[in-house]
Amino acid sequence: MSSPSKAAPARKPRAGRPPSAPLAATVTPAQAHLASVRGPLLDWYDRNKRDLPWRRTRDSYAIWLSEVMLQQTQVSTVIPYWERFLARFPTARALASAPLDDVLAGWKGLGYYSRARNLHRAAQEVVARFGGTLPSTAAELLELPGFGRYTAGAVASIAFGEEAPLVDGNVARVFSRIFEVEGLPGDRQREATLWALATALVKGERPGDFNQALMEHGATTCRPENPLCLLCPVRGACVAFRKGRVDELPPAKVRATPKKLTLAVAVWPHAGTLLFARRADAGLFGGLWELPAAEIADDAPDSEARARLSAALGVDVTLEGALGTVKRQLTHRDLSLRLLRVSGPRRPASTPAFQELRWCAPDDAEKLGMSTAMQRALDIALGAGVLPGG
DNA sequence: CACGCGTGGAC
DNA sequence: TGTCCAAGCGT
Repeated sequence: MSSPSKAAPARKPRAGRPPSAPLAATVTPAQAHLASVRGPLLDWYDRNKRDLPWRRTRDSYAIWLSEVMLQQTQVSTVIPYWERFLARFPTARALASAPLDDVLAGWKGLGYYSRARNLHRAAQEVVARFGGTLPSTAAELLELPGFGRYTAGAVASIAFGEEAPLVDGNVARVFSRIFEVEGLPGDRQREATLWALATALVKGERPGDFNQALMEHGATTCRPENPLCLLCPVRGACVAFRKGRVDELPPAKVRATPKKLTLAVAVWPHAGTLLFARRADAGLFGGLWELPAAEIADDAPDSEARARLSAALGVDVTLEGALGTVKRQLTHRDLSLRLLRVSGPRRPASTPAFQELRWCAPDDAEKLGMSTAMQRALDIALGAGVLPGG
């Protein structure tokens, strides 16, 4: 439970006015600008924060889990995952002792699966080195897998009350506008300025709530498009608002065009099961299960797809028919899965191309960690009736 | 430092 | 339908 507000809401000076008299002697205009932001934002947060499930707990593990899931992922997507995952792995110790396959299955559909692998490894380290409880400082947290500067600051401040700064996409946008920070995302000078601002501002009462106030403000009011400046608690301090530059700060990041990736996917039924393979740990969908897949040229004929799958499986498979194509847009990949029903002279148990092969009935496949793209491919294959009674 | 890494929501 | 993008991290 978040601590109730005890802070008297600070009065913000009106836009363009010098700092008030009691501060003027020892406080620079820059410091006064900072002070005019902290109090109003914290006060606004107390009145307007959303009732999110991880704001109802003080369990550092639960808060940690929320921060990892929220990386590059929207709140509404995370909520059901967080609740299910926490019910299944209620403590760091429970998570640490679970098989990685179970952890990846719990992450199924959430994306960026290395987060789950790092979370699992970090839980094991926490058990081995810290008796199952997270260390309480950002500096220590930063040593654990999956903790970068942001997540270390978030967990240290929110779960442990450390005056640890954080900068995420929201905070970068909020600061860029209020303090007119120039530069493209990734620019070294820009990042340094943002972190310096975060470091200065977090000092004071309730650092965790203040950090959340910054992010909440960015997510709901100081939005990328159509920001709600008329409802903004720090409008009077916002340089971009005063100068009419809200829409141009921060500059949008330049995105690379997604590369095309086409995979031939083997749908190989046998005795009520299909053949599954586990992908390599690194790279796209690392460590997840799939219907065995091999990269092909986008315009490759089925004969070439058959050859690629035969090589990957170490068995000369026969093409029994095409079942369609699954197309998915990833951030940096334009993914096509060409589903090919195959059969073979024998059933492979292991191959060089895959870490592990397994024949699974549909019910067992439910429990495997799998990407959404592959889940869709599986649904299509089953819908096409490749298994009797399926 | 640039790139690889997923997904679903918003418009 | 297309496009952008959201509470980043690892290499």
